[in-house]
Amino acid sequence: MENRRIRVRFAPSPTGPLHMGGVRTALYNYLFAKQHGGDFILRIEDTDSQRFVPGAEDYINEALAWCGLKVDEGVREGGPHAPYRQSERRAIYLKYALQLVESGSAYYAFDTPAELDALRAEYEADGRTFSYNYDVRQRLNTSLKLSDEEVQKKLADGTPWVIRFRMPENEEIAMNDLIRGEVTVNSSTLDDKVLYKSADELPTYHLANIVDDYLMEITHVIRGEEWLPSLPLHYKLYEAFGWNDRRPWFSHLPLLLKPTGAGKLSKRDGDKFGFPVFPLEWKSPEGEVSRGYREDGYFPEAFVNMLALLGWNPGTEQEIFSLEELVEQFSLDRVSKSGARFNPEKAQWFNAHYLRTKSDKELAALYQPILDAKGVKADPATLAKICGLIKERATFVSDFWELSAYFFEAPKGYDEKAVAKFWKPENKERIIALREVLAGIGNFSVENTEKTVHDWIVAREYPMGQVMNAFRLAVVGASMGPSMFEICAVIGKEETLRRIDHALQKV
RNA sequence: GGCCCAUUCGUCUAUCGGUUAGGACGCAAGAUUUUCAUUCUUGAAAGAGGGGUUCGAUUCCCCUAUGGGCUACCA
Repeated sequence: MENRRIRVRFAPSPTGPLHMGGVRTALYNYLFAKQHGGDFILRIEDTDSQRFVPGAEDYINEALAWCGLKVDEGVREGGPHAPYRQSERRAIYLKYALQLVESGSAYYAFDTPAELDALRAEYEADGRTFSYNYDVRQRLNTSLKLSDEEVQKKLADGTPWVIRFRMPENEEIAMNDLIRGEVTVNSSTLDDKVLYKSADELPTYHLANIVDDYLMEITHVIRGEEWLPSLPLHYKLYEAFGWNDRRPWFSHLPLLLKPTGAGKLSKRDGDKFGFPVFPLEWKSPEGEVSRGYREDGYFPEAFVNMLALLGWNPGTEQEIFSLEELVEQFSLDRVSKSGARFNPEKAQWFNAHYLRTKSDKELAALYQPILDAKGVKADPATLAKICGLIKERATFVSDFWELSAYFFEAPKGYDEKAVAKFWKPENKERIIALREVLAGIGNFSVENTEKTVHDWIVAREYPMGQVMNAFRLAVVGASMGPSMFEICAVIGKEETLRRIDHALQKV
């Protein structure tokens, strides 16, 4: 076991888009695998024919790709254990289910769902809890009670059946979880889970999962905490198959909780909390659209960084991590045990941080389509310059227009508060004078205008703040933005003078 | 109801028996700045409750409470 190559799998079922909790599970799997030089496998667990959602599998692939989580083996990538879609592996599972029946670890059950529902209702009416377990299985329609002839007859005449695991009575099952330590459960509290159903000739999660993890040589199972209750069953399955020496290590991750109210984050939460729960936008087959982090303007590195820290920390005060750094520093024993509520404001902070690390040129390329949509023209060099001037004020690229519109068009109005504060008669006079100073400057570079205007204000002994703010109001229309001389250099002398004239006339 | 897991500032978290309980986001104040923002400084803000164990518990154990998960021929 210790010498085996580390292999982990992310095994979602394609019942809809992946939500951020699922992405985090995938991320932790990926980080663990890469840190140990191992393999990250994507297996699609589509054994529930009822819940299949078209497009979900493509979504999963695209979401992982957007996050930069490269899959080593999977449906698209192929690999030595193909196929990686469980519905295409159906021929494999029956053999293993039968093997358990043969060895006495499992049995045929012929009860119909309707019969079981009725039985449950009966128990409930009595105030008892129904559990398909060691106690009741003897009284139900199973191969344990029926004679061999009766069983063979039912199988032959096509009576629907399922194979159930025969959970032993009163056995302490001690399990080990890399995050939680030892967990013990008494088998009497467990029921006989269905492993295989004749109706659709497919295994249930439990069987398919164990068989595939075994066949695919998975060494570590890292999954959500919702699976912890089925861990004893999985332990017993490994034992029943005689695979104990190949049983993987298990880690159950804490759940991501809804930001308000109760419960774990779910796919159905869509975007009702005012922030996305999905990495990418999702259009359901019914046409319903849910927001995605990508479409909301998040950088994948910000999303991944934020997600990594939701349930894990390095034990140092470092908070900014590239994917490579995460691979280096991640460890399962520093994953926390309790559920985490996601904080959208922190996610924005991460995005603002990553936005500032982008070059002006990169940001210009991202901004360009927004300008194109508005029909605004700008040359690449100027655009990069503008991006550099405003990026410290933005959280998303989508904030750029609001922060920089005045570079492209004259103000459409003037902020009332700023007018009241700075557009006083004496300032207006000063702006008239300033206009002439500016008109006299030949080269409208930042250095030139700054020196000339500063010297002029100082020489006249004008209050710097009053003059500069009135100047800003005339050119920008509000009290915002970078240095006035930077702005003037971008829009040019002619436009600067035109805006001053307009302001003097209109305000 | 039963079984399992968890519980430190509003949120994410550090602490592996002895700390002024640390950091981050957010919030507030101040400094810088021609404005806004950035940046910097400072501040408010936490061990669910009760029992043990111990010279000493946030830390170990038990109980209670609370939160969460599971309890399908779903995953």
